[in-house]
Amino acid sequence: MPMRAQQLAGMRLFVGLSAEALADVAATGRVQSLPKGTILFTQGTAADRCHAVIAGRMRISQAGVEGSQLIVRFIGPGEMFGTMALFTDGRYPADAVSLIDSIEISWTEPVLLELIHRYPQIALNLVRIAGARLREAQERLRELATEQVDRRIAHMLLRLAGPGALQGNMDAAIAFPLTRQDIASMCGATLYTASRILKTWERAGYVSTHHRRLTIHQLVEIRRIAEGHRSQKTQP
Amino acid sequence: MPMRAQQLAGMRLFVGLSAEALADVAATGRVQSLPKGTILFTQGTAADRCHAVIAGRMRISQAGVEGSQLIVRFIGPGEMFGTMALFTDGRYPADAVSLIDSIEISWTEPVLLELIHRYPQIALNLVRIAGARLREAQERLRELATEQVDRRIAHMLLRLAGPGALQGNMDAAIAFPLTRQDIASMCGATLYTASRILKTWERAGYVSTHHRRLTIHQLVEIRRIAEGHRSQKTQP
DNA sequence: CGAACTCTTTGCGCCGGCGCAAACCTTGGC
DNA sequence: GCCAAGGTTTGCGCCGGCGCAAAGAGTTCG
Repeated sequence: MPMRAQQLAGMRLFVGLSAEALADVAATGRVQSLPKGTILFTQGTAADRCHAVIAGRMRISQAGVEGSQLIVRFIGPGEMFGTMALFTDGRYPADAVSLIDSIEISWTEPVLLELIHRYPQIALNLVRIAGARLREAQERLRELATEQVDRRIAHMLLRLAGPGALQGNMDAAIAFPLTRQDIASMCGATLYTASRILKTWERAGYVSTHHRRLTIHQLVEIRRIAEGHRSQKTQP
Repeated sequence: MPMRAQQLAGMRLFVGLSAEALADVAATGRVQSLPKGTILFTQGTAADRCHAVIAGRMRISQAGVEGSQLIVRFIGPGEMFGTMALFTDGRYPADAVSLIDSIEISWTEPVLLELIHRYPQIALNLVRIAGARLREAQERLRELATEQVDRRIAHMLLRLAGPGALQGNMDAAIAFPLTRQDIASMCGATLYTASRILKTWERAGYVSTHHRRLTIHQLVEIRRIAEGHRSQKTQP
């Protein structure tokens, strides 16, 4: 409990706030625990709160009219979600489910607005976060429009494995469980195609999966595929 | 010249500002005329200004490593662009070109921050704009991931024809010139596929093009295709 | 008003990825 | 540690859309 304000300090949404401000923020939020598989909200529901993950992992996904699904993003500790809804039409544009046992903190809309009023820095932080996500979304759009499935999956794995996966050469693990279907739904592919590609990489020793958790063993190879250098298909 | 403050009042970025505030905003901006084809900025360049269109139309596009292009959006009067760059890594993430003769107004970063400081409402407006775009981007992502090319093109045409295209039944025109390549680059398709689909619709009398400007004559049909009710292919 | 340019159309062949079905394997619950 | 449930793999056939090439408009200049 006394940890709370300190944890908030690490959130991008509250960067630059004083200790008192953080205490204020912490005091006005509601903490909730979300056992694995909890549906926190669904697409189209009225949005009355904005959320942030303290521990665990949420899956944010958007459904099309006829069942098609796209996973928009995974939310980990310190990241917020369901916030843009408050500033647009007041309805959540996606579903939120906890992938593993998780803890979240949330603020009602009036409270958040009041906090912004009291600490304008929060508004700027919000712009920064939205800007970063917008940029990421546009990059994904370009990928989806112009790149092949294997490249998109490679990119996605690198992104999910965290910033470390961009330089190092050690094994990089994705810290939460993912099904083939999840991976497919993130990349705009089918379960079958995702399975075939990942199995190929597994046979080649590039990656492995245990308990739905994926580890990249050959970062160099995955990076090479992500950058579009074709795999060995064309070699004898 | 004296019109400027009034024009700014219509911009979403300056909603809720007083007349004096608008005059302040207008006075600190720089107005520039951009003949057709002017490249205002390119991807990767350092971003020192944020922009808004007063008249005309800009095309914002993102290039991949090997020449692939995605058109992110078209910017019309009253809309802003090149703004998120100031709040992320300070580099423009895309190219901006004027499609027709245009006029823009822009503010330097320090000036914009000063304005936000003086009129915090601007920060909230920024969050709203970014939120709306983020939502749109995510919807496009889902479309791109799960829908076929003809549906995506139909959707895009409806979006470009403006809000009126969603209800009315009159002809809806897209107010600026578009090549087949442009349409393809917005939808993640190839020039050839876009041409084939549009020609089919033209033959059926759903749309027509003159001087690169497209008009939808059968909104009902285009809406039907966008919603996924298959065309007559399967009928005898 | 006509010439040059750019954009558009279309035939043709090909292939990446989809999607079903069925067997197989892993995983989590008890 | 066992068993049921759920996730994964893989063969096979198919098709939407790509991509080249070359001819055919439409558009924009001088």
